[in-house]
Amino acid sequence: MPHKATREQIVAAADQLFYQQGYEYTSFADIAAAVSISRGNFYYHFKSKDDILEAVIQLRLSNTQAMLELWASQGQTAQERVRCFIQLLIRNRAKIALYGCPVGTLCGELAKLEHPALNDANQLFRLFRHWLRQQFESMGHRTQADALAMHLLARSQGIATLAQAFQDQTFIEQEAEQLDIWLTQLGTH
Amino acid sequence: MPHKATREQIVAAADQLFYQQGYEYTSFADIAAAVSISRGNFYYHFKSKDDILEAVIQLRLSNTQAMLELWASQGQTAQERVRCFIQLLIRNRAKIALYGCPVGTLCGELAKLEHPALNDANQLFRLFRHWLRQQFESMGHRTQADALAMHLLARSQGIATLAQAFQDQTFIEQEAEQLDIWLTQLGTH
DNA sequence: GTCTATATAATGATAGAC
DNA sequence: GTCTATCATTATATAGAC
Repeated sequence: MPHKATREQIVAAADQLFYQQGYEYTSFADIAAAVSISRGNFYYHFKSKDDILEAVIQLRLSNTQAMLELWASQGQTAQERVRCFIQLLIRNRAKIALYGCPVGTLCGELAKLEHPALNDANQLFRLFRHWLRQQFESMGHRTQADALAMHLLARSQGIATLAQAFQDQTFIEQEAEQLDIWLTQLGTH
Repeated sequence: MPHKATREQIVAAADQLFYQQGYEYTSFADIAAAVSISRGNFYYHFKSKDDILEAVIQLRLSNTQAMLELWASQGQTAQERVRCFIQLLIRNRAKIALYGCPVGTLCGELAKLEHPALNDANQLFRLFRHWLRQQFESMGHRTQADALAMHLLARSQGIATLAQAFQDQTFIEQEAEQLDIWLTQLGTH
């Protein structure tokens, strides 16, 4: 494998550490140790910690966009495509029980810090919201599509929050099943 | 016992600041400024910052317990009592849009910090969970009562998370109405 | 590009005067 | 009980050698 650019390694390590420890609690020393570079070398690639946060958010936006496009191509029906979203909860249940949802916990932290990057971070939510709304429109729920998208997002966020608080993966599985039922009933209306 | 109020003032100020800014981000200087005492005076009343966190959690546990007992005495039926819980979302919608749910955001932060106090903090969730379970049992949902309690908790957490991320109070009102409908349908089964 | 060394500010925490 | 003064540590960030 070719040597990955240092800048990308920093962003990848920060992405992971911001998720696991939170933005505020993660220090340059933590990231430096993960990438095996010196603290001083950071400022060749980024001008501040906020700058790294911006890069992490952009990386997540890019990854999310790619994932949504993949789901759009994988599912035959809109219902199957929405099921990809629900399946993501189950697939990531171990990490969710430890660190919560990467989107929800980041937005929550940035809101409390009154950090200006909140408006970039919640763009992650907007990507999911817009994509889900399209699927619900495809299912015939024209007027309620956005409300349904927000509802599903909220349901998944709540599942992640309680799973993390109780450190319980199985709750995710139980509630994901309820979401499946909810989605099925939505398709028969 | 002169100036006994100081300790309580510290806990009250920390309670508010931990909610608004988060535990990690709130410094002794912040709390000291709110109470108008010196930083050094802190350590007469508490031996560490973790100690203040413990006191804050105990205060919240005590307040929550009192609120649940009040709800238990106010509602004629179990359904009315659960409605008190839903109404709390609406009543606190302005603060929730700014700071999220005080229980969910604290547990989420402590989980990421791997803070030992997480097990005390999520006792707040357990209080609500147990109280809600009792109400659902009262409604005749004997076997599913705990699952219903967890479901309602998750729903409210998700509402708070999205309301905070989008800084949108009206979403809380919309989803609370959905919860009301859900609760009504639950009573007719 | 990466390093060491350092500047500067803030943190949690302690000691001792009053 | 409260204060001032101070400690050790850590944080982000900068300067300059190589």
